[in-house]
Formats: sequence, structure tokens, C-alpha cells
Amino acid sequence: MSDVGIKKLAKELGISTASVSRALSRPDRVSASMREKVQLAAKEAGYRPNRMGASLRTAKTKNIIVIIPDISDTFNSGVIRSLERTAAESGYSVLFGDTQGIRELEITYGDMVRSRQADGIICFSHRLPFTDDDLASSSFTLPPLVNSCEHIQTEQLGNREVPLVTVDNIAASRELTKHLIDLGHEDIAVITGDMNSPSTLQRLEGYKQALFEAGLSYNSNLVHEGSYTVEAGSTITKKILLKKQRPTSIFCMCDETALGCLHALKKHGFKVPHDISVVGFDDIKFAEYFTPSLTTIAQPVAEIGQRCVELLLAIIDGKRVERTNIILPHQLIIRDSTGPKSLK
Amino acid sequence: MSDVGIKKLAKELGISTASVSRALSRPDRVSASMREKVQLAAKEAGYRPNRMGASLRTAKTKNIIVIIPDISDTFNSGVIRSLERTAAESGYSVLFGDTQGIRELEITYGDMVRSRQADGIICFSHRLPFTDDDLASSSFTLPPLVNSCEHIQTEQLGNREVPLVTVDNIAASRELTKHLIDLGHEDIAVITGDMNSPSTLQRLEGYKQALFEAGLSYNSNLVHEGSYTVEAGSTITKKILLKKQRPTSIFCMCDETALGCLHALKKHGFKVPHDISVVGFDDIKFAEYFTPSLTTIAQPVAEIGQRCVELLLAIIDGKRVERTNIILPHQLIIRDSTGPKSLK
DNA sequence: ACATAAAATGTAAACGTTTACCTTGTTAAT
DNA sequence: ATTAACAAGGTAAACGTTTACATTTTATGT
Repeated sequence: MSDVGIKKLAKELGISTASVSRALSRPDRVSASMREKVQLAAKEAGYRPNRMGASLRTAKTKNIIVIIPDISDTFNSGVIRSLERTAAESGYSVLFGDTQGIRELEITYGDMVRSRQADGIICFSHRLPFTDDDLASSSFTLPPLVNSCEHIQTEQLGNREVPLVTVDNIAASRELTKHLIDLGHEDIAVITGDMNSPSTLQRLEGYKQALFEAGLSYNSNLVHEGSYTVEAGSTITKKILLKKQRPTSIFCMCDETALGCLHALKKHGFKVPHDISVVGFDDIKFAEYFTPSLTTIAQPVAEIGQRCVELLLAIIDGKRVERTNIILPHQLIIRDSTGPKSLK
Repeated sequence: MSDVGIKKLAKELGISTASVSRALSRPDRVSASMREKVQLAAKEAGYRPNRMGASLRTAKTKNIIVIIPDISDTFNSGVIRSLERTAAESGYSVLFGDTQGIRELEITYGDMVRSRQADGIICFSHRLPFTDDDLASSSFTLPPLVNSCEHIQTEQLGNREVPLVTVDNIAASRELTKHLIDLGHEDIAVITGDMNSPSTLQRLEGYKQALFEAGLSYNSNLVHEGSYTVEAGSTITKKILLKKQRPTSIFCMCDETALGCLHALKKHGFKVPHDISVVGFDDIKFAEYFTPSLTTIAQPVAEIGQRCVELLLAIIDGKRVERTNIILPHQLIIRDSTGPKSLK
């Protein structure tokens, strides 16, 4: 392991540590000859600046922490990939904390900026990763934070807006539902995510709006609370099939759920879309390979990640940010899992 | 933001910083009264130790970096989730670097332990994240590093073994192939991963061994180089179907590839397993929901992650490690994508 | 040639911890 | 009563940078 530091370098070259530091980290503050001399020596010695030393002095870690309930969720991991790329381009590293939805872990990770392990937070949950005590405290100031996809309830912060990057869930859901209605469907079952999740609530709202616009009535018996998982799709679909009055289509609030749904339907002999139409949400990379390929809403995964980081870094740098609520365009992708309502 | 440090705390309590530090980080080194006094004060003041300060002094970051070609790969992200959990339990955070297979990025992330951003590395690639120059240099010492799933070629390090956690790819692949052979298949096409990947090579070796044991001959025309992606599965399957002499089964070296394969088969009117049998590898969480559900090899994702971290931390702590090569058990999971060879 | 401004470099303090070493006070063994 | 051993707490240095401020060198204008 190389154990050469700025001091040793300075001594070898017979110059001050200040010059070495400057030549390396703000080359414009130094003469050309000095710059070259130092950089060459640094390279030859295999010098690597000690990030701890620098961070301690500058009070900047160049880390961001991403707090996420499940890192292995397909949609999320796509966003994360893009996050990381964008962060790296600006010299930031990303730490990540998988919370499994456990409050205690959220708090732990939320603490990382206070303990100076990170400069800011990107959050994939609808809860802020701070204790209620903290939030209530008058001395509490929100660290740089942006939220990915989930709107955060902010009563506790005097209804201040938490910066957010997302698609318009309501509009997307409305379009998706309208697509089904246009195909003649009137009984559209829904498998939701967690009802605490704002995105679920918004998607439900879009669903209602589409029904309303089409002059159809909302039937809460068709709405089943689930979660953004494959298993939920499978088990809840079974429940739906057992009902006396079966719906002609099923709206799954995420693609993983739709996969479980398709699986259950097939298992019980239903043909999609002939007997029942199915839609998902997210357009994960597998959606087009499902059987049948899935009609869904595409979210701009890469852009979401990128914008999250850009916004966060702007906040960290103390820049005046005009829009802290970024709504990105979604797209209805029609594939083979939806078709006209079957004539029984 | 709380800006109370150990000094302020000490001043308020009228004691030395040493006592504060001890009461907080080695409570046994201090009297009960002192311990309580300090801990209470720390809590009340909302004190959070500054990790940079501590790290600088102790030369321990309590971070590990995981270097991975694609964080959104379903199999990998499962391992990562477990990694993170295990690390957190030992007070370590994980940084991650998605390299997209780009050498330059690997090097950048590999440098993080030298620049004291991390104490060790978990690597998901078959290449060491160091420049050839570094590896060749006599002064180079390998930082704490363990490899997940991919054996690393080590000529450059005097053939030293790089610690590894994996399943027995050869045996697993042999079993999987034997399963097909037992069903009567003799023409088994293979869609491989990247031929530079040791796991691919090992799986190919297992395939050959199974053929050999069954008295069948190896036909390289049946082997198609792909990658561990859905797209490869789809496009290469098409190529296979165009051949005059069609195989009766296809061995995909990962489940994502198998999904692409199944999709292509269906699209062209083939029934699985009636016309062609398909197997995958990994048993990702979606495999049982594929249509048809996928016969595959299950890898113990959670345990792989856990053991990687345990091994790495042991190395970081300088413990004598008896086995640095951990082979975990795999399992053949037979589902609906395989069946008896069809009688044309 | 001189004064002045600007550029280049040096000096040393600071960031927030931990810990080696030292001092003091207490306990136990003789 | 004396001393050794030990526990508890304090002092101050150290970790590797960056940077405000001071100083020296160089360039510029007259």
C-alpha cells in the first residue's frame, strides 16, 4: 500500500505542503512549472490523496446516501444504476441503505449526513428518514434530500415541499385505465401497492378519474390492496378469480405484480387477453418478454436517476433551485396483454 | 444541523475530551458515573460523532466498496441486498460502483481503498480492479478483497488465490445437463455468457462432462456465445431456430437469458417443453413465474452475500482465515420448462 | 529606475476524533 | 505502615488534508 502523503511529497521536492495541495487540487492557482513538477512526482510516487483528511478539512464527503426499501426491486435498481453513473461523473460516490421498510433502519441511514458520512440523501420511501422527535425539534434543519418517485407527506415540516423527481402518476394511471375502457372494459379490478404509498394513492386516483370521465361508477369491491411484489400479484389474482362476478381486466400497479397476475391467470386456465386483459406499471426491462408481453406505463428510469442526482447536487452546492418538483414524461406502451373485452 | 462535537461536550461537562471519547466508544474503560453522565449529555445534545474525524485518526473507514458490472442484474441485486444487510450489522456501510464492464471505471473504484474511502472490496467481475502496472509492481499489495461468483485469474499475482464465494458451477451445470439427458435430449444447444467469464467457462465444462458421462459427443456447433442478458436469449434463440438441424433443448446460462429464449420460442410458435425444453441458471425470483415456470439451478443468493462480507471483514481485521474459497450448495429446481424429448 | 499591483509560494492553524503516555487517587497485599 | 498494582481521568499529539494570511517574487505602468 502506498504510504506517501502530501508531506512526504513536499519534503522530497523541497517545497511546502500548500504548494503540493494546490498543484493537485487547484492547478490554476500555481505556476506551470510547479504544476508539472508536482504532478509528475505524485504520479511516480503513486500518490493517492487521503479522502478522510480532505473531507475532515472541507467538511464535504463527496458521498450521497440512497435510502431504499428494496434494492433488488427491478424498477428501483434501474434508477439506482443511473443515479450512480451520474453521481460518479460529478465525483460523488453512492452509499446505499436497504431498509426493508424497517423504520429503525431508515433512521440509521438518515443519520449519515449528520455523522458526516454523506452530504445528501436520495430517498425512495414516502417517509422521511428522521425520528419524529427530530422533525418536531425547532433546531432541526432538513439535510439536502431529494425523493425519487414517492411524494413525501410534509405536515411535520410545516408543509414544506420535499424535492421530488417523478412521473405524473395520476395522469399515467388515467391513460392506462382509459386504454382499458376504450377496449370495452367496464369491470376493471385493481391490485394496488401499499396503501400508505403516495404513488399507489395517486394511481388509484387516476383510475377513478378515468372511470368518471367515461361515465362509469367506481366500485371499491374491485380494488384490492397488495404490494409492489410478484407474490401479491399471484395471490390476489387468485382471490379475484374466486369471485362470483369476475372482472374482465386487471390493473396491476407495478409490472412485478402483473407478472404474478399473469402467472396465476395462466395457471387457472385463463387466456390473456382473450379472457382477461392485464396491465402493469413501470415497464421494467422484462415487461416485453412476459407472456403475453405486457401493456404498461413506461417510466424514464435513466432520466429519473439522473435528475435526482442533479437536483441533489444543486441543493448541496447551495444553488438557487427554481423547480424542486420535477415531473418527467411517461409513456403508455401497448403490447399483447390487453385486448377487447371478451363476449362471454 | 447539530454542531456539537466532543470538545464542546467536554467543556460543558468540565471534563477532558479523552473521557468523552472513551465514555462513548469504549464504555468499559471508564467509571459508571462518567459513562452515564457523558452518554446522557451526548444524547441530549444530539451529538453525532463525526465519522471523518474518527476515520482519519483510526485509518478505518468502515466502508466497503462493491464493484459490479451491472447493479440492475436481478441475480446480482439479490446478492447485493444481502451484502448490505450483513455489512450494516457489523457497522459497515457499502459504497457501490457500477462499472458497465468498463475497465477504466473498475480501476477508479479499485482505487478507493488506496484513497481511503473504503477498507475493502467485493468484486463481481473476473478482472481485478487494478491497472496492469499496479499488479506488476513489486510494491503492490492486494487490498482486502473477495470475489463474488467469479473466479479470478491470478497469473499476475504469482497465481495467488483471490478469496472467492461461489457455487460449484461445474457440478451444477453437469446436473442440469444430466437432467436434460435423462429426459432423452441429445441435441442440447447452449447460450453462454461472455466467454471471458470464468463462470461461463465452468458451466460449459460441466455441460461437457455430463455429455461425456452419458456417452454423448460434444458438438461445438450447438454452443452459442451470448451474454447474461435477456436480449441475448432472444436473439440467439432466433438464430438457433433458423438452423436446419434444430436442437431439442436449450441450456441458457442464466435465467434472464432463458426468459429471452422462452419469449422467442413462443413468438415463433414453439411450445415449451413440448417442442423444445429450456433450462436456466440462478433461480432469480421471477423464474417460477415465467411461462412456463423455469427449470434452473438455484444459487443461495442471501448466503453468498453474507459469506462475502464475513470473509472480507475477517480479512480486513487481519484474522487468520482458514478457507478463502467458499463453495456453497446449489440446487436443481425442476419446473415446467423441461420435459421428455419430443418425438418428431 | 521606481512604485505598485499581481502572482506564486510559504507558514501554520484548523477540521474532530482517538490514544499513548502521564498523573492522581484508591485498593490490596505484606 | 509501606509498597505495589491498578483504575480513572487528564494532556497533548497525531491522522492528512486545505486554506487564511503572510511573505516573496515577478510583471506592469510610469
